[in-house]
Amino acid sequence: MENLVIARILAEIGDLLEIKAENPFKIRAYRNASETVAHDTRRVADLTPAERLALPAIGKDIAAKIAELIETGEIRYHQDLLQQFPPTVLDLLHLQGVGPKTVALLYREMDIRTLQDLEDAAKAGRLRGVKGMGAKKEAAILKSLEEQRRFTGRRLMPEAYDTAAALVAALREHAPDAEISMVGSLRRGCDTCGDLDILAAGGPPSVMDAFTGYTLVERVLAHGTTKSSVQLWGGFQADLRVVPRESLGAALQYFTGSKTHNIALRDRAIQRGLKLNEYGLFTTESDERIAGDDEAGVYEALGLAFVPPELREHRGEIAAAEARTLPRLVQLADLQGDLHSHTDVTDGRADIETMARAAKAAGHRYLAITDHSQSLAMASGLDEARALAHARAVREVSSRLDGITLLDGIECDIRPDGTMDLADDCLAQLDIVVASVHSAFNQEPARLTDRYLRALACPWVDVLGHPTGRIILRREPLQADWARIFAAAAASGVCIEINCQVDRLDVDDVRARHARDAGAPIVISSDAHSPAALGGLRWGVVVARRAWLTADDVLNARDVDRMRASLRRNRRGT
DNA sequence: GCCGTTTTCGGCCCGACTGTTTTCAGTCG
Repeated sequence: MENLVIARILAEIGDLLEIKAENPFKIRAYRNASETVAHDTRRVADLTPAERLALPAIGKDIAAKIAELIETGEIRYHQDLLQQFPPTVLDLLHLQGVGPKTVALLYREMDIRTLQDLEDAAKAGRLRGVKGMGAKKEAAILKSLEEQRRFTGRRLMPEAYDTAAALVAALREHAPDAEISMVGSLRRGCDTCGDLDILAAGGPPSVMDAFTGYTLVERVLAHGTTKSSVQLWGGFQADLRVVPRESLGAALQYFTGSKTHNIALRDRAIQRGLKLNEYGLFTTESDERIAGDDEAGVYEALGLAFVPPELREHRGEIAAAEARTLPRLVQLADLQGDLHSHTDVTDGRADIETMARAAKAAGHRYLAITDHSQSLAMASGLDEARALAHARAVREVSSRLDGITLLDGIECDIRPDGTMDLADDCLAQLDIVVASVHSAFNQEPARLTDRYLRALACPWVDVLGHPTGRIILRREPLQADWARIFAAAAASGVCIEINCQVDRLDVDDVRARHARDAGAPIVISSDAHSPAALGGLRWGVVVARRAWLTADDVLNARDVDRMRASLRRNRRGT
């Protein structure tokens, strides 16, 4: 049983308990346990009972429920809750402005159990008859229902980032003396984003009006003096918080999150007789403010090294900050080249030389040209003869360009049976081979795992490209035994790629960390199909930072000679 | 329901906005 399945059921128990108005701390206990399971890199189902009990937020009771779930496929307690509330009411809980109290009220008073029931009742004007609900609330619910339909779920982080950057620029223009920053999941670099959180410290009160009056605002959801929310055209919700200048550090910390990181931090403050909120760090006794001007000062006052925003996910960063063992995270400037790109010989948009010059202009010292192999017919994939001819063309361009080295390579398909799409003697003649899965995504996990392991056994494979095949918000990562695959990659010296296409970012942060811990080298590759896409490396660096990677972990942070020497094909016998 | 140099009980993060409540509950982040 996969971790996500266990995590989802634990979270659902939390939701159901909340509708039942159970003890809030019991609710939180289930949610914390769900988070733990979701983020563990091992399969919780494979752990021993003692190992499960050792997991944070998992105690005797929840461990027993997990065991029951794994053994019987369900949890009696969960089923009992579902008897009391039909599972469809959980959809109501996820509507904006509808919380557990309202869901319980609607179900008890009006037998509303689905989104459709709610919409019918609201349209008929029957909701306003319920205690505590009026015409405005009814209208708000209808609006939420409509918005849920239009903007289901989250959006890609790079898209959110660009939207937020334009908004921040507009606010800075209005209030040049204020400190205006992106905060929330945007600042932490999560791969998707639900809304845009922005902080203004020390701005004039009018900055709020500039926000609600921003040209791309479709609707103002809330307008206060310290907090406002708007719906932007195109579907993003944006929130602006305004704090005094002296609270900049505390507010940056507070609004960057994550929620679990902040709870742990406030807990730490309490243990030290302190109180932490968005305005500063205060002594409990005298309410004296001891930190909050700058973010590092808040961490320092709590006995911690500054935690980079990307690490604030409550995955061990606080202990590392206390022990002063936080990694020195890789930065975009550390990268010296790019090991995965395409040209118009297959499905790219530019020729070899255009790509090479663009890479040089972007500051790269080297670029691998890795067009597709023959299986990808729709991309005009290369057979052995064309691949070798293309490689000669790459070498010719490289020889007459200064300041950049081209590597001739291929992105070779891993066939459904795990064999490579091109013959070994062809692959052997190239500088680099990226091996990728582009077909037969529906294989059983065991078969898929064997397929990857067989591909890794080919001595000419240097990099595993976009390993899990996920397309963010569209296709889940392939189900395979990634622990075995990463271990095999480490043993044979094959690099695990962080693919930088904005809707791939594959492997993700959790798996990248896992792969590094397993001993596999990591590469951050643009997979650019155009000159502009070479800039995508910045998003892969965000993933790498969230994976706790240092420049030493990343092969393309090395100069061309050291990078080449580290490739699997050049390591044989060493 | 979890957790523990405050340890087997008694804690568990905290403030802002909205709407309908005329003093505050519900929701959100």
